[in-house]
Amino acid sequence: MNDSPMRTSQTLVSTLKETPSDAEIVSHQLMLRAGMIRKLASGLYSWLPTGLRTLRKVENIVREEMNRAGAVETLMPVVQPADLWQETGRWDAMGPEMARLQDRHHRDFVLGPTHEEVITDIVRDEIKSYKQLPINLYQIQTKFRDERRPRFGVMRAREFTMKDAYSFHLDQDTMDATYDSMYAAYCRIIERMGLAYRPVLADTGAIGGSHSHEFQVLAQSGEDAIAYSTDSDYAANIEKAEALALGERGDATAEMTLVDTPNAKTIDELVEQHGIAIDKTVKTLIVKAAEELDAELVALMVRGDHELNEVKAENLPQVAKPLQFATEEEIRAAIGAGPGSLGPVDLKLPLIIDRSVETLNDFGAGANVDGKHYFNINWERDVALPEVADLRNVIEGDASPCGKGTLKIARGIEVGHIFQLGTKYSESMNATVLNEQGKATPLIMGCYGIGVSRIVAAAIEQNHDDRGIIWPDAIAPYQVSIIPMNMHKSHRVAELAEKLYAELTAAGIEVLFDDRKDRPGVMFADHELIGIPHNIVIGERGIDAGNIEYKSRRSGEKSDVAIDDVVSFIQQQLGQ
RNA sequence: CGGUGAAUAGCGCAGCUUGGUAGCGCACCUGGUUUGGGACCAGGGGGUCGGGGGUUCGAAUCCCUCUUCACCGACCA
Repeated sequence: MNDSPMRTSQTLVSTLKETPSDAEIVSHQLMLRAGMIRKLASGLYSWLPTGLRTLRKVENIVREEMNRAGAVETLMPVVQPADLWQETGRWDAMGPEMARLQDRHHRDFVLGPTHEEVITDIVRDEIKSYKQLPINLYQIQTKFRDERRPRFGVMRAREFTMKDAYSFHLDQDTMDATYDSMYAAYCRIIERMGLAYRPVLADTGAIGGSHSHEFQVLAQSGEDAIAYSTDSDYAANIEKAEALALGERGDATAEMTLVDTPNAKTIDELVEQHGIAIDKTVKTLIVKAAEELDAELVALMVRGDHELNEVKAENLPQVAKPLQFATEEEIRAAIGAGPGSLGPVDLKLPLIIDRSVETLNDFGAGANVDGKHYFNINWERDVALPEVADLRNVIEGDASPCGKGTLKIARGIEVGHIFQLGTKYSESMNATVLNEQGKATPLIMGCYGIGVSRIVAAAIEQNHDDRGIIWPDAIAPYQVSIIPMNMHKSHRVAELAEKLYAELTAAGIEVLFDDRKDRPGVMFADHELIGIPHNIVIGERGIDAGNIEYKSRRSGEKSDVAIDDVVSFIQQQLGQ
């Protein structure tokens, strides 16, 4: 990467003192301020020289580790013909998130949000025999997804860079082996970039398939919640984390009573006004039913202090996908009472309760009459026990589903996701190979994505202070800064700066040489904002003592280094 | 897609209530003085006030309309 100018006078530094008002999170603010990116339109960003250097470093680490894991690089078009998407049914399934366009002959195309169709098309044409399997093909390419709400800069942009890999197998054993090697490669990639992360079990989503892990970079601003065990390696996206039942149900100790609760429309009000414990209340949520069900609506129940897990709810066969909550009018029409007064007693809808509701005794719930609740409800005695399912989000302190330890919750940024896809695409696109018996067999497929541009933002979320970015060495746009004090007035400073710049560059080190005619404070502030990890400050007074000053961006520590030792000192700092 | 809000110089903003032809800070250019932590003085360039229409002698300002952007929510292989 030593081929582009590395003098501030010849590149675009483009730092900003003020934070653009539409940047919400730290990484977005700092990427704008450090001159890494500029917005062209909503969800569309240009990468300026500094940002591109980091983006390329991330790409190269990904590329090296993919190659090392035996994957082979390809490059597929961003623009893809509609007929491929019609083959898999996703032309209709994808919705407006997928951008569509027509060429001059009025033929339909899409801006590729992903490349399963294209890769499967290649493989069905090129791979005919089991002897060519398994194979793992990847690319680092621009994707376009017309997000409803792009936000957080490149974290959730419409156009973004992704590494996507697709593996093809004759049998599940090699599928599993490749999956495991991708899992290991993803761990190495994120570790090499110096980021704290967790691999977590993930919901497979609409794409289906058996196995799926996400790789979550830990950050307070993360959009995903992840649950992990205090005593084991268990970690899962909260969407997926199983909530176990909470012990055994106690015996009924009191008669069920109907209570007037005219002012209690919410669980909080019920608890406050009637002195009932929140973990002895239930929330009844009414959602649209799946089409094949007789009923229009389905009732779901979780404990008052718990939250419905929408992914789990949506995965129930009785529930419409995507999950839709019933409106108040629909609820009144079906039950005769409003949302604040619903409960299991005399409910005329199919009901599914959470495991922690099954174990309740003497609990309170709406009476399906406005302004009234039943207290001391007990299953079987007062109401038949309905179907039980895992419906809620786990909370901190829950027992870990792995059996060891309790759960803690952290926030993460999803930077990678690996899936086993089975034969979904190969069957719909008729991608088969001949097996040892000469019989056509559909390919088993795996898919592995890394958000390359998102990693850049995630790294900043995890590595910054109030002065700017603090890059890990591996993905810093430059490894070293040379910051000369008043170079334009001092021949000695200028000569030494030029000399060290030449020596470090010759040693293969990426140096940003600040040869601007600016005051020291301006330079310090810019280099700290950009986040270059190692800084060399050259001044008259150091030269008199035969030294330069070295400063670490991360620790802030300063030390004097003899001029003759600078290259080896820096190499040592870089771990070379 | 629903709710809320915004659009005035590259960035951050004021001006709008009460109409009179646009201003501040940063950034930029010139000259000078400065020079180990975002300097100072003097001078200067840059705006069809998001677009269109209307009211008016006159519109950044009032009215209508379109567009774009942001925030909250829903959504997210």
